[in-house]
Amino acid sequence: MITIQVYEDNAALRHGLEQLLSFSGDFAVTGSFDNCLQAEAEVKQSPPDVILMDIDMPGMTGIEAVKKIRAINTKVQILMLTVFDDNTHILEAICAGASGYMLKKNVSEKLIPAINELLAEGASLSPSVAKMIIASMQQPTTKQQYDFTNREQEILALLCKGNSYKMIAAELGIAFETVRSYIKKIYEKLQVHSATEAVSKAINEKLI
Amino acid sequence: MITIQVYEDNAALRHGLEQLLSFSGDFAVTGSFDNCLQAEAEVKQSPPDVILMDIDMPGMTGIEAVKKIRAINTKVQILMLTVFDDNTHILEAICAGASGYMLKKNVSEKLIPAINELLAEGASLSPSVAKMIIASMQQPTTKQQYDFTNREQEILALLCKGNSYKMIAAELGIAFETVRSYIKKIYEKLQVHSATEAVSKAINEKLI
DNA sequence: TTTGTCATTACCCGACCTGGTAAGTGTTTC
DNA sequence: GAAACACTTACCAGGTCGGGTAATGACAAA
Repeated sequence: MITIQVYEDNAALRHGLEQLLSFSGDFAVTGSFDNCLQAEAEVKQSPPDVILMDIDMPGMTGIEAVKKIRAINTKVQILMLTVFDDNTHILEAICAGASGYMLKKNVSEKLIPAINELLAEGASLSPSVAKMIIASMQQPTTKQQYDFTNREQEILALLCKGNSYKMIAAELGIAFETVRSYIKKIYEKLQVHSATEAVSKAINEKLI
Repeated sequence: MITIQVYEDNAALRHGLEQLLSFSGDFAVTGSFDNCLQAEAEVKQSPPDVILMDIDMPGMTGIEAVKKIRAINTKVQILMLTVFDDNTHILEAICAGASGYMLKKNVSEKLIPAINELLAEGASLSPSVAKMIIASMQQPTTKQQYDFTNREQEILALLCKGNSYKMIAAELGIAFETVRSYIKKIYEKLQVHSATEAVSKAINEKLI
C-alpha cells in the first residue's frame, strides 16, 4: 500500500484527489491539508511515500514547502500540481526538490500513471518541461563575450579559486607584477573594480 | 524535407542510419562523416535541421563537437547516439548543447519518432535521463552547514555581489567596523582568509 | 541570575589590492 | 617591414583588507 499526503487549498479538488486515490485501491491517503504551513512537521511525524503539492497556496507556497521537506527527507517523491503551465514556477519547484509536476486539468486521467512512473523511474516529466530544463542547463555560449586571452582566462580561473596575486604568480611561475598587469586588463574587460566583483561575475556568468 | 547530418565512426551503423532515414521519405541525409573533426566547418557551410552525433569517436568526442557546433549555431537540433546507458556522458552532452539522446540498440524502432519529437517539442528525453537531470539540479541542502546568523548571511550575500566593506555598511546602515567584524566571523566559519575565497566558496556551494 | 549568543562599534598595524604610467620581448598579420 | 597583439616586468601612491584585541547593550536559555 502506497501512502500519500495531499496539500491543496481548494477543498473540492482536494476531496476529488482523495477519492481518486482511494478508488484505485493501491493508495492510502494518510494526510490531507489545505495549507503547507505544518508540512515539515507532518512529514517528519509520518513520512509518506508520495506527496501531492499544490504550487499556489496561501501562507506558504508549495515551492517553499518542498524546500523545507527536502531538508529533512530526501526519499519522499513530491509531485507538484499546478493550474497553469507556468514554466518558471515548475523549474523552481524542481530545483527545490520536486520530482515531477502535473497540470490540474490532467489529474483525472494522468495522476495514477504519473505516481506509478514517479515510484518506478524516480521522475515524471512532460517533453515541454524537459525542454525547459534542458534549456536552463545549456549555458548560452558567452565564453567569447569578453574576449579574454588564454593567460587572462587562466589567471581569472585562479583568482576565482581564491588565490592571491602572490599565489597566482607562484603557480604560473611569473612575476607578481605580471599577474597584476593581467588582472588590470581583466577588470577592464569585465568592467569591475575589485577581485570580489570579478569572481562573482565570472562564476555567475560561467566564464570559468 | 528535413535535412540531417550524421557523425558516426562505425561504418555499418552509419550506413544503416542513412538507409533508415532515406526510407522514411521525410528526411534527407546531407552529410555523413566517420569523425567530427570538421563538424564545425561542415555545419557552418550547410547547416542541417538535425544532427545525429555519436558520443564515442576517435580524434574528437561527440561532446566536444557539440560544444563547437553550439558556439556557431544555436538552432540545429542535436541527437546523441550512445552504446551504453552512460549517465555522466549523457549529462555532459546535454550541458554542452544536445537536445536528446538515444541508445544505439533502440535506433531501428525509435530514431524516427525521436527526431519528430525533437523537432516538435525541442527535446527528447527518457525518464531515466530526466531523473538524472533532475538529480543534478537539486542541490543537496547544505545551507545549514556553516551555521551563519541572519546578519552574516546577509553580509555574505552582499559580499558575493561584489560590494566593498564600505558599500555593505552603507547598504545596511551600519558602521564600517561592524561589517568587518561580521566578515571576520564569516571567514572563520568558512575557513578562508580572503574575500575572493569566501565568494568563491559561497557561490560554488550555493550558500547564497 | 548567570551564562551564552547576537548585533554593534572601535583601534592598530602590516599586508594586500587598485589605478596610472611605462616599456621590453616575441609572434602574427597585412 | 610595420602594425597589432599577447606576454612579460616594474614603480608609485593611495585605498582596502585581514587578524588581533576589546567593549557595549539586548535578549534568551539554563
